[in-house]
Amino acid sequence: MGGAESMSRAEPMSHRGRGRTLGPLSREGPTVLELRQLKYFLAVADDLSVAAAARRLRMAQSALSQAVHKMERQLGTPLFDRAGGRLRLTAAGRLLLPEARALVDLPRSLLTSLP
Amino acid sequence: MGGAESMSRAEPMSHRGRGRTLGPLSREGPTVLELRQLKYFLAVADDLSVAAAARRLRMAQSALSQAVHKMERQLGTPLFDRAGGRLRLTAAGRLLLPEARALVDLPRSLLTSLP
DNA sequence: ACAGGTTACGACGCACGTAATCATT
DNA sequence: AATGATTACGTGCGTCGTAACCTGT
Repeated sequence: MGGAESMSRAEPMSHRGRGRTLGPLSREGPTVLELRQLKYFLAVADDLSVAAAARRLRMAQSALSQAVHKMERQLGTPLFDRAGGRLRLTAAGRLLLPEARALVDLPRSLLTSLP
Repeated sequence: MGGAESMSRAEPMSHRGRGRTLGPLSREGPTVLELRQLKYFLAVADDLSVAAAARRLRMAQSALSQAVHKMERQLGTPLFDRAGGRLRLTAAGRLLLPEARALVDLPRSLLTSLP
């Protein structure tokens, strides 16, 4: 009984407004990368090709392209240089690469160490 | 993407449904933890209270409760012992704690090191 | 009785697939 | 023209909020 009332209504959230629009603008703290995005970035950076990476990931290349673009928007920095129909890592991309690898591999080893 | 405005509204990030209507293959590895889940786990583990953590996270306690339960399902191991109306970390939970902290803090430092 | 955790249910919106278009060789 | 990146559009599924329920002190 008491539970329903005490939870009341939440407002300004730090992330996406899900169920109902809680606040007018959710502008708040820093947006944080998700592991899935980092995996996509790694796959594309590894092949320097969205198409090849999409095949490896078993997903449409449009979806992968969108994901990479979104990630760049979130970071506020391009990770790839698309000049000349070829993909090349930017300075920011090269900086992100080793960190992303470490970040992506951690949960895997973590899961295997659990019973 | 979801309409014309979805692209322009940048901010949230996360995972959700993958409208996978791909072929019968689509073999994916084991379900992997997302950073959002780890943040929730850390908040609950820190307060040893779903209600308090939910207030801090500005979200409903039911949503947080669901998220933690789902995470435990994914790991195949309970992270909290709910006996006696109190929350206590299980052995697996204690094992996960330091790793989760490292994992969650890494992207933050990564972002600040970018131009 | 109350505080807090869980279950039930509906809604909102992202991640993704398909299709069409643009760009480079 | 072909290969590949991007844009446009529709949508299934997951996440979260509200409400109701359950449990321990």
